[in-house]
Amino acid sequence: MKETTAQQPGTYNPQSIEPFWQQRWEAGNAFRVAEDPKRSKYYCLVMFPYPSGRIHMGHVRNYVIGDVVARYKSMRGLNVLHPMGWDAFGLPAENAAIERGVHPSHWTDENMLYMRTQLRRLGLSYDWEREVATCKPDYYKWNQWFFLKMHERGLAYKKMSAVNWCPSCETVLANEQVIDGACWRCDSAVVQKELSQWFFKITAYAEELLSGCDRLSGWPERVLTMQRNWIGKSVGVEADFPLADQKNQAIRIFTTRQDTLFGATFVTLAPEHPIVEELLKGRKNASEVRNFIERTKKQDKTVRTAEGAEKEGIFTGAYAVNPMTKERIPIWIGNFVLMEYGTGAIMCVPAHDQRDFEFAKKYRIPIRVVIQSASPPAAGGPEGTLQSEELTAAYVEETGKLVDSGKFSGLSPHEALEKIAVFIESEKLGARKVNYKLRDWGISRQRYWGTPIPILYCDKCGTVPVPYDDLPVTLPQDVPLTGKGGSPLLEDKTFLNVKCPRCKSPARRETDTMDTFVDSSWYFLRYLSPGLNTAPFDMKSAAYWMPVDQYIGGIEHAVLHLLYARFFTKVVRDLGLVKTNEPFTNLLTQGMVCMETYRCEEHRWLFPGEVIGSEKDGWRCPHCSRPAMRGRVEKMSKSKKNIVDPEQLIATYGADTARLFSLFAAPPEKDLEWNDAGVEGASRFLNRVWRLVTSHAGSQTATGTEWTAALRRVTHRTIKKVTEDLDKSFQFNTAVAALMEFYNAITDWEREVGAAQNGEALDEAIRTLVILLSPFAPHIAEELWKRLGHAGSVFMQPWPRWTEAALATDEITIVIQINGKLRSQIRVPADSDEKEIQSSALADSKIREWLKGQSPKKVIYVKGRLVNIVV
RNA sequence: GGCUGCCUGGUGGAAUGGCAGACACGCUGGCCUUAGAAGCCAGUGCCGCAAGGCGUCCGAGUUCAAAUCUCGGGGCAGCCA
Repeated sequence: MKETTAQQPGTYNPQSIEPFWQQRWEAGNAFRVAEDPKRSKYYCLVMFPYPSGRIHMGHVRNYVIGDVVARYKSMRGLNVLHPMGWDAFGLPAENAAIERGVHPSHWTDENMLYMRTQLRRLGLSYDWEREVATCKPDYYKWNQWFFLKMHERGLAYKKMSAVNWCPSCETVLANEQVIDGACWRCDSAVVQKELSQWFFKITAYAEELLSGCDRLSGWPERVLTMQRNWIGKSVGVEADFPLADQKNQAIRIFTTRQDTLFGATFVTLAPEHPIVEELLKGRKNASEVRNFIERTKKQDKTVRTAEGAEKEGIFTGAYAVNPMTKERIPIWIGNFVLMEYGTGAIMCVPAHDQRDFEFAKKYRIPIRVVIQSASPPAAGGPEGTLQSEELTAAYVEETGKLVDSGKFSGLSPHEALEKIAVFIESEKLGARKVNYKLRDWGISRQRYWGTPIPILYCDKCGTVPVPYDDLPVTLPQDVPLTGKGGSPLLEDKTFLNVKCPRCKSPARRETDTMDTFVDSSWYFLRYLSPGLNTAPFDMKSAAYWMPVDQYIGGIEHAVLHLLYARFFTKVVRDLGLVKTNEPFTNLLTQGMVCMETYRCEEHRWLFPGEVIGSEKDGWRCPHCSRPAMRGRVEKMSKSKKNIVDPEQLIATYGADTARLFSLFAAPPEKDLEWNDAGVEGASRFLNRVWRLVTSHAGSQTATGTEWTAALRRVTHRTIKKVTEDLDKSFQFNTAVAALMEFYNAITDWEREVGAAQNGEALDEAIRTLVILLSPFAPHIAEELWKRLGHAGSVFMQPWPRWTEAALATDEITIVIQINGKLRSQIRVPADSDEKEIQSSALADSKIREWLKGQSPKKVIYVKGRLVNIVV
């Protein structure tokens, strides 16, 4: 390509300048980076996409935000790493194979190829040399390597476990992939199934993952809250409730409210609790109880324990002894108790726990008040009058006094928590215990398109890890994919049947593949040395680049991906490979891209563009002319037809316009409502800038110093505003607004001053406008920079600095209020002191009129801003 | 039910104790044009001819001063149960 562009002078034509500059950047390796110990590094990471086929507006927003950050930090002199890759394993590839007979690897490769060109068209400053794709053996080999390292350390283990099973996807789902009892992908009802599964022991890091939240000051508070909730730490005691008829056996319960132990009037077991069968031996109602248990086990756990759900239970016929009161209390089985949490058994205190209260009322179990309400009572009437027989709800406040609690009566619940815990330990009734809601991470998937788990089962040696030298265990190519039954890998006999590496006798391979969240838990490390074939990443590179300075992605990953990545980082640290405790110093969670929806009763969802009519006259369906309902503004999705195709947008307006609008329309963390008219606005702005800059002839002799100072003031004010918006909290929308104001000010200035007065100040303004615009709209900025006569890239320019001297004015405006209401304004010399300003304020004619001779009670002066006169 | 966040013109949004509505969209009028598109200029929170009054979901409070801080209520969203 020649040095000139195909651009006609005069008109802004993004379709010709954008490809030109994209090729220039690529040919010049403009964004390739290497470690440079002499420079400060900045690792800017965006969440890599699943190669679904085409990019969508959510991707555009995500990657444009990342690109502005990367380009800006680079112009500030930092050595910026800005990589891109593909989260390339996953179900859609397999579904495409089932539906259309395309091999998943082929389908994925095609998608990556297409999406890569789409991303290039956005002008994103990636170092493509570092591209990774998680479905390639040179990547997933290291998933297997990490698995073996974790297996050695007991952090990867296998256990039988009731798992969530989606009958439609025919796969196991993690708890977090089940939303309201339904599959997160396809919405089918989830059922329970027992399978032998591989797990990562994330619970070993529960405490560190929790306490680490307190130090992640660069993360949004709501993400940290979600992670804390998810980890769900509770501090309490485990205590033994002996069986009434077999004193040598006991049921161990977990509670956080040991202060209410004296009020425990029954015990409830999870249906899966191992002691249940023993309790039922020889009882008349045993078969009835077994029926209940079978029925409950089929229910989804999140449904059966949901607060709104009906609490169901059945009496076993057996009794336990309350260790404090020595009373016989009945043992029940309840659907709301889970074997996975605590000990799978709870003590029930209906007077002081709402769930126990509802259960006791339903099944007529005694209720006993052991905490008497404090003053003023938040529930249950006047002070100290709670009556066990009259309660309408549990008293759950932690204020009040213990009653009917032996030697603990009279204590506050807070004191009792401690004293009863001490008592339990000294009497050997149990022990203090910390529990977490966080479960170990089940990584087994009965799917083809994922990382094979590097394990063999030998008849003689049992479970044998694949030797490191044999990695990677590669996915066989020709496996029939039908979408039915268990793992497709079971069908491939050459994959399945191998020799044991230890004893050479026949063995079979593990056929489960790994959850794709494993792939994304460490990809940010692979970018650092993507070609390395001796280790997952180079330790020296990691020491330079880690941690990620800025991570950018959707809020939907607040718990899953972000928690797993934190866990992996800690494991990798304990393997001695990195020094950082946390992978991501700062996190920006961008909002969703939304658009209005329309719906016709007969033809269902309609494309917003095809609807006929107007807001005033009502919308109508283009197919049947019946009224169309305007629905909510919702996240763009194919099913609701409220999508904008980025490719179409770029073809019409160019990438710079698409970039500018998605930055300008809303602050990054808020949802962005797409709006075609707003896109027009962004496009118009770039056209105006184009005309202003291309028609600027270059400096003439500078004259008129006060005009010069006025323009310089605007220029430097804009530098300051844009810089602070980018540094402070990535307020791209107000930064773009400042650039629009800057443009308006320059053209106003030109109109007033006239061409004869143009000079260095105008040159500076226009030069600065182009540089400040460049991270947001890089192509037009490069082209204009060249047309201004500069040789190199605008991105080689240092970010402009403002000088306080240029911001200074001779006069300032002071607002005058009377009783807090705006009444007048005065112009005063900038160096006036408070006395001078007060007397000019009181001397102002409008103010004198308002005061009508009243003398001010008090005068408040806010430096350089306002005077408030109180009368 | 609990926790967290949000609620500002016709619209997206700006202002984080100090001029409410920057910037943009939309709308109105004008210029240019054979006409249109584009572009340019002016106006645009509400009431009012004006002076002025009212106005940031509702109600109270703190303050010389509240969109901003506190309390109560309502609505929406997310997470947890």
